[in-house]
Amino acid sequence: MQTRRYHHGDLRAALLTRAERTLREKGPGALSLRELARDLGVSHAAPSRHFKDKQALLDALALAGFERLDEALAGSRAAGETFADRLGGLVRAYVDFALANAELLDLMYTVKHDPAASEELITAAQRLGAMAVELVAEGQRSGEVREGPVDDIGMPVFTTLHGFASFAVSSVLSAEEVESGLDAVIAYMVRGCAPS
Amino acid sequence: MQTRRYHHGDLRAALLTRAERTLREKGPGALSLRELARDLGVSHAAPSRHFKDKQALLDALALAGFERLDEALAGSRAAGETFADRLGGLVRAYVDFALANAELLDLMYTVKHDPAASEELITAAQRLGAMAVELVAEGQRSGEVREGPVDDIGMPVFTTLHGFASFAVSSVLSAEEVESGLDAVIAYMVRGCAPS
DNA sequence: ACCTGAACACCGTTCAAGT
DNA sequence: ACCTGAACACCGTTCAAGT
Repeated sequence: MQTRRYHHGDLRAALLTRAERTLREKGPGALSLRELARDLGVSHAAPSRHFKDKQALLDALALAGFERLDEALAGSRAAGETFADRLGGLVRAYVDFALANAELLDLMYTVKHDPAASEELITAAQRLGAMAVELVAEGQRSGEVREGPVDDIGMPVFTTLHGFASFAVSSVLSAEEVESGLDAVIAYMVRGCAPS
Repeated sequence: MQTRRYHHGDLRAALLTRAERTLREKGPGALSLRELARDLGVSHAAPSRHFKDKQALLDALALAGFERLDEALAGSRAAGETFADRLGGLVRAYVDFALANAELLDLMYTVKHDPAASEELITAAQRLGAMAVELVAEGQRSGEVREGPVDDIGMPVFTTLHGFASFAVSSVLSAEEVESGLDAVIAYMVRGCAPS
């Protein structure tokens, strides 16, 4: 029998860690503040000191997800000689994150009904998009990407990236189809539909 | 004071209609079986005759959404002389549906934690993808789309379509950015990133 | 066949009170 | 500053009973 510990300031972090574990193992429907509190050995009212309501905890979880995805994508950009290689690395990293964090990615992009509250999350997503735009800008400088407003190419690239990962997450594409489709997606991002 | 009506078999339909309205007006968090029953003037236990649990109602709602999106996309395919025109019509129709049914589209692609239960929904999404693949196949026959396995081009096209709509729905792109970005997305789907 | 009413075991949120 | 315990108004689900 352990004495009741005070969570000396780390309850907030403990709630987030535990919440992500529950999200992964039991799905978003099973996420309850009271159960979280029970799991961590605090009273059911304790979480409210750190998150004003359940949505605030979900938002914090989503934001942490964006930060980790950001790091994963930034790390993927070093490798690759050509534009297509670097693009492939970005897609690979995004898809890997999606497969390893399906429920979390879903949460990150879930429609919040209060638009003001999710401003921070939208900014985080746009920061991700900026990485795709930056990659395209590099490609333009090296002549591997066609001329034109960089957003006109970078935004659709990010869109394809996200759509592919989203289909992986929602099982529209099976894990095998994701693996075998990766090269086709990259080729399409580079060449589009049109004949050479 | 109206006498308590029996819903002579249409309670199921009434629940779905009302649920979609609540989803649209108050968001998914506000969707409660008990409130739905109250709104329709039946006891809180009545819905269980028609949906075994809340998830079953959500699944039925999502499935109805796929059917309507299916019709909207099928209707969009008549118009357009060139491949690019028909592709544009498809994107336009998908985006219009997304903007008009944001919460519903989100629900349609939300990760279900029970993979078996959502088999029907996955099939519905794949039927949508088949429309993109068919469009690409037509383009190949007319020589407007490059050679190669049709899925290698059709799947990424559907991916871009969905990713763009998904960003519209989750406010990563504002309504204005969606409008002004449409042409860029279509051009990218046709030409990709590479120089001509 | 379809619905009611009561019951059960949960929720999220708030707030005085404790340490 | 941080947490507890009780209270409130809700849930989803089940099941005997009614029509």
